[in-house]
Amino acid sequence: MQSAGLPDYLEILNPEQKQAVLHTGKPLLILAGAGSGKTRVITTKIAWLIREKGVDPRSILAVTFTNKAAREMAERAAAIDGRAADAMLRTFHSFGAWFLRRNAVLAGLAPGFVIYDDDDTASLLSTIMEGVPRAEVRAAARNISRAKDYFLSPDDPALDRISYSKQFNNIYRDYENKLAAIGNVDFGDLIKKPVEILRNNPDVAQRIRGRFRVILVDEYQDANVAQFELLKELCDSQTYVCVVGDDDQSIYRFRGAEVRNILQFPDRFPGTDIIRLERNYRSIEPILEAASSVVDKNKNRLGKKLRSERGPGKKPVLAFLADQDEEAGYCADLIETLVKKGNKYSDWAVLYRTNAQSLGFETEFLHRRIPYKVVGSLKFYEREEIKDILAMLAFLVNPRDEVAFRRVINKPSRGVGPSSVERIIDAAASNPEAPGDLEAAIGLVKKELSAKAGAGTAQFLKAVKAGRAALNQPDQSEQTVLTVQSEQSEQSDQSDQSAAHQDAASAKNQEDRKRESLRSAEGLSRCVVTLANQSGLADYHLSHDEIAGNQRLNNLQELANASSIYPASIDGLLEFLEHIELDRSMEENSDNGSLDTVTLITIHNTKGLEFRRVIMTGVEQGVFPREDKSGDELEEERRLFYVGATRAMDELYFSCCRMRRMYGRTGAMYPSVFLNEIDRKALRVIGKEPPGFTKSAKSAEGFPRTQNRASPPDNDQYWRKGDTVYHDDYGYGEVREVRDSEDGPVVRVSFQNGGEVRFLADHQGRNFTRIRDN
DNA sequence: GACAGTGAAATTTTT
DNA sequence: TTTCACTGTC
Repeated sequence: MQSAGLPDYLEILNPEQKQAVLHTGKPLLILAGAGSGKTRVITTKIAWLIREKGVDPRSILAVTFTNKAAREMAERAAAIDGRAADAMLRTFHSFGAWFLRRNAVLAGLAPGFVIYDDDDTASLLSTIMEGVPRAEVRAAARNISRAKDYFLSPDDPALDRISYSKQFNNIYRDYENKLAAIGNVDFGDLIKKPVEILRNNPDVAQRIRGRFRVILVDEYQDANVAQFELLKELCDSQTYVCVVGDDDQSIYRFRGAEVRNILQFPDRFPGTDIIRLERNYRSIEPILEAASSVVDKNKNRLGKKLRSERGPGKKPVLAFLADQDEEAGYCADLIETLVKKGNKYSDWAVLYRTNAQSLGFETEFLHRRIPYKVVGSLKFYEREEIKDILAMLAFLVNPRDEVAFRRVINKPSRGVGPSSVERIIDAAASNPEAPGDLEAAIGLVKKELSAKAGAGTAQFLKAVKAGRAALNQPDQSEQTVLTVQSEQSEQSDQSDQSAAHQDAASAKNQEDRKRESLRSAEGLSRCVVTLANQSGLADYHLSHDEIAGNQRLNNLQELANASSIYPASIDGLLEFLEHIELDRSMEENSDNGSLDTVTLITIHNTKGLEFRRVIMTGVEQGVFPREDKSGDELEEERRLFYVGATRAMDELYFSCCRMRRMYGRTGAMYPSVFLNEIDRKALRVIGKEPPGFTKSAKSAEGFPRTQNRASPPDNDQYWRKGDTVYHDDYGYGEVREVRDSEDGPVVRVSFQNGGEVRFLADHQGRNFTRIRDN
């Protein structure tokens, strides 16, 4: 094990990495380029501290940005030294929730507080902003969230940098008051409130500083102001602080991330040492070159030079394509071709700027039987039926939860109309016995309600109480059964069907054509199932599923299953709800990491990931960068480009369409300015650059709108004798002749299989993919 | 309170 | 093109 001086797990590090791991005594800022092994450094450092420095694992706190990263870090650290499992590795938000749970009373929160997501936040806000259009409420909700990112309270004068509206302060204040009355928190509170507690309670601060002696922060470039404040509050002069980040990969400015946090870290933590990790172990040289040449154009950066340890290789490919259908086909072709040669689907990732773009790929891949998974768009927990049950659960632990109450009191309809709802809420507000307690208020106003509403509220309460009862009685209780009807289920319901998913589902459905009962396993699922049944939501969805062919009851069943691993207690329930709010990736449910599928993913979501082959799609002006971007925001888009491109290990492709359907309209597109920032010689170009590309793309900002007015591709220029083309049905061929006619150019192509076709470029031309220029 | 018909808006990116 | 909020009818 211990060969020459240093243990093996340190010997494999390069000099800078080693230096970073062995560093002690002062604050440390690690500037880690993409693929430079920063996770290895952090995990090794944790293990080394425990092993060689005798640091108590429980006194180590490592904060990451995503749950995935936290899990990976925990795994890798524990792999080096098992004791690392006792260190605390969490996301900022999950750490905040952990802290608040232990100090709920100090924060004036309900002991069983629940975390509101953006949706709930907007719902709450709409009770304050009555009669205001939904979009406006959402905008205000976003601004409140931003204010909290910047650690601004309703009375802070600096709020005007968030919103110019004078009323905003009042809206924000009212919102805060109402949220406080309910006793719940939103996402921003998970950071902001802990800071406030630590500042107002020196004893609490002292205790937690005494506990965590080592604090490591990953992805530091994406920390916002509030998170920075939290970090400061957690540290005393003896705390060892180490932050790792890359200013070139800061892509969450829109969410309050402050690059300044990283640029000014040495000022805020005096005596900071800086170590740079600039050796990239992930990508071949040409990929790094292309990525770097784009981000180099940014003015606002520390500047660093990434060197590839892997050396030369294939140039990135730039493919000009007709439209998004061809783009999807092109991706499928690439993937299929290489898979036939023995590569894995999981080598591939298709990247796009916005989630909406995934649809075309999903359709095409489904068609061509290419297995894929869509990362991040799994909106399971945002589904109506799921949110309904979650609201029931939230109300069960906190009967002051007005948002949850409004959501489910009359669902399915039990004759409790708006006037009854308001009456109950008013009664709760003016009830000195139990302020805000809606459950108690129902009892108070029961006599004033209509017979129907009275019966409805009674039924609702009965369901809540039954759910609560299911929490308290220990195991072997009545068997809870959720009735499930699975008719032949088309893919009618939303977007979560990956190919693999579907196959499994349809196979299963053939087995159980008719009515079948699934029972709740155990634990918390008894409570979930009880609520679903007693509230009438299960029946409601059952009958609707029959009509609409949805799978809502199945989704409920899935939620119940997910809950079964939690204990049937209030604490178990809180844990379950918290887990759902903070980590919606459902990673552990689909932990088929072994599954061989292509990854469809937004560029933002790729942070921290790597793939052998990456296709960045939609690299067009208006899509990426988005049309409205300029200045700082354009720089952020550039960093995003950099992040996406540096995910690729072996091969990188850019695809750029001449036409794209948006909002049901087809419009001409221009190539992204970013493509022009890469030396054309550093790329292998496939297909024809649209005419005027270089000229038009050079005017980076103030670029002409892409939607209207752009001229269609010039077919005379576009189709040239000798070009190689590809057609889905006929395969590869060569352009033999281009002739003019009154309907535009006529192109003659002869295919490798011997066939020959003639077509009008303006019409059928879109069915062909150009493979190589003559 | 359910439902069909309408018209307008929609696409950032996420803990 | 799709989706969603709003309106008027039953």
